[in-house]
Amino acid sequence: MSIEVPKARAPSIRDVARVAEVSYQTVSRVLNDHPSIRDSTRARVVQAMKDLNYRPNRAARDLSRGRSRTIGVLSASSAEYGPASSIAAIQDAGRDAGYLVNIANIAGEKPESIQGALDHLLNQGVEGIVVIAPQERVFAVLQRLSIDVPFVTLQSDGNRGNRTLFVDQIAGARLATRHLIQLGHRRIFHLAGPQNWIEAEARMHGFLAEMGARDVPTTAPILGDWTANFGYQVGRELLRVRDFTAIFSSNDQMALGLMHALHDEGLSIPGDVSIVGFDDIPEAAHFWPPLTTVRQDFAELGRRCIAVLLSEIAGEGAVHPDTLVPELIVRSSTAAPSF
Amino acid sequence: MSIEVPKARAPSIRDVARVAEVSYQTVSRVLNDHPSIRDSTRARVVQAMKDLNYRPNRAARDLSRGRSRTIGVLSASSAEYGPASSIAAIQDAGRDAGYLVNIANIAGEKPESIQGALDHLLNQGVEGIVVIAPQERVFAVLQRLSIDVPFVTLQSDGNRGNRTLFVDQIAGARLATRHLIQLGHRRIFHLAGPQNWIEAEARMHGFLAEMGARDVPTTAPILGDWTANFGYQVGRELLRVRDFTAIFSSNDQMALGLMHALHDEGLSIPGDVSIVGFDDIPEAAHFWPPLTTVRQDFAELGRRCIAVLLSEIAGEGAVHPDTLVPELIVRSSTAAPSF
DNA sequence: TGCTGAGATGTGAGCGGTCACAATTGTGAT
DNA sequence: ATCACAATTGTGACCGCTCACATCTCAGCA
Repeated sequence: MSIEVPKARAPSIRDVARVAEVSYQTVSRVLNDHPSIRDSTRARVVQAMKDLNYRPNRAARDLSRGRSRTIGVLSASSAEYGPASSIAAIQDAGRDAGYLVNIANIAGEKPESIQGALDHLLNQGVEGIVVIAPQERVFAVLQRLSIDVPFVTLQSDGNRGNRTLFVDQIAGARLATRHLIQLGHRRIFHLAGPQNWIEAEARMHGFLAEMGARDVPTTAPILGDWTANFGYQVGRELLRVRDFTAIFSSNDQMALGLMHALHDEGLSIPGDVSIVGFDDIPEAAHFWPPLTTVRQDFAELGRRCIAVLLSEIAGEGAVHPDTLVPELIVRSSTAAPSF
Repeated sequence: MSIEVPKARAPSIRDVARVAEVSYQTVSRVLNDHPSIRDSTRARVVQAMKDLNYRPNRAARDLSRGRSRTIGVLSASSAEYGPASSIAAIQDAGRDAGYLVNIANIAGEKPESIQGALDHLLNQGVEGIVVIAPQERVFAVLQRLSIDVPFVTLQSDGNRGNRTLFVDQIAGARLATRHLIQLGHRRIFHLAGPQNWIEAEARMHGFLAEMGARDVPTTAPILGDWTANFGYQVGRELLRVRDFTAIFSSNDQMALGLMHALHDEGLSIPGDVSIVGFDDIPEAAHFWPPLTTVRQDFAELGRRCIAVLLSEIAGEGAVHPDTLVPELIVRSSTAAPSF
């Protein structure tokens, strides 16, 4: 003797169809704006949708179409400015293209974490993957799986065929290095990023290439971990010898730490030491002194990279990705060395 | 006369069932680890899954269960450190709980952008929403929709009932202000965040409350926009009068800009002016001088907030959210005023 | 040995869309 | 008025999974 409770479920196309007095297929056609629908019919359907507050069910559509309309992002350190900017851009572009963007963070360096994140994405049935953690290791895993899902990586050394979209890290690093050399510096250190990061490696190569091309002798780059803390520690170490007049840091955070250490020691920047960073995070313009650095457009990078990925998913053949050229921003942390 | 091409489709539970010589239902049971399955059977099924490289189809599961297992994040400025950290934590926690996290960025302040982002999420059938852009406007929109989807906000003034999880911004601001007062400062400026941000407002209230409680006369806070650039501009303005000995900035970026302006003018920090920030972004420890600031644990915030949201989705009643108490980190940008 | 009931497994239907195809209507040319 | 053909609309089946319910198996006990 229980009263029939109308089960509150979201309205489906059949509900809309009933209200609009058409078949569910017609509703479906309106949804996918099929060309041959009488205007009056369409109007009726649209009205019914509005009345019922109808929202198409994503799962149902995906199931019947056999697609997930999801793309995955494999990311490390996604709280940092660069990756975060790119991710936000990817997210927006994906949304515009009707894709859901699913981000999997990889924690730490352990391969099983990479594997886990990748598995997670694959389990979601992603149609493509953007790799923002361009560590060699990640590619090794991707390769090993020989996955059938297309993937694209943001930064790279350019040796990965045409699935690679990249900012020319080498050119950027050369820009920075050349700037120092042209100012007259000869004893220049390079504080590199983690060895296994493709970007870090590329910047290091750019540095070495430029130094070589100009016949400036080099010492081995120091391998850092991208953090300001590390830069600070290195700075303290370096100051024990003090046989340099300039340092090119492969990101702005480490440059900041470096400057901190120099200030601690009472040294003047750029009076005693010139510093160049990389990335141009928004804060860099307000460091003390304002940091000379190399700017990359992270958002644009994200946008382009998703364009490449989507075209690849659509099977339109590889859009040949342009290379984005980074730009040297000269501020006040560099000057000619004082002799 | 065409040769039958085996249509390459992902294996389904029926394929697995065939290989394991069980019914598809049994496979489904293994998938959902139903208790009553003979071990030997389970093993056979698991093996078959492995052999076929079977991955469950998310859309199908969601469709039949009538759920989306998706939660949405409404976010502004998601490239900044704080939000980005929280989002990453949310993402991870969501993933652990089997949820997909969909982030919708709202661009600019226009209401239609907020509406658009919210619509996007609703169209995805999200089961809950986390709001990271705690601008009054957003809540207005949420309220107006009177949506049936539970939502939680990260930062708030605490007046939004029990759906609110927050860092006690007021306490944090009071901490910072008290620190300055106790050092002996009496002419203290406050550089606030955008008026329509709930957090900014809360910090401002905290500042005013503490000043009032200690009988220190105040001037009207300056309303900023969170950026270092703004801080710099304000700094330049302020220096024209120079009738203060300390500034409490409601985030670290603006504090940085402020310090930049002071340095430009040849002033010493904290010799001439003390500065306190808010957030403790990782760079703050390496600003020059290292910034005294108020630390909030963004990641923990994200984690807790999703816990609240998930429990609400599960209908387990509101987990009463604890208040996270921020911590004052004293570094070198503050000292007693010099008279 | 037969009965009972829990444990283990199988069958049919349906979730909300889309696809392929069929059926109906309308239109201009004859 | 008639017919061919396009425009418009409708019907059945299916996507891969879960639910509800039925069936089967077998250990434990009378």
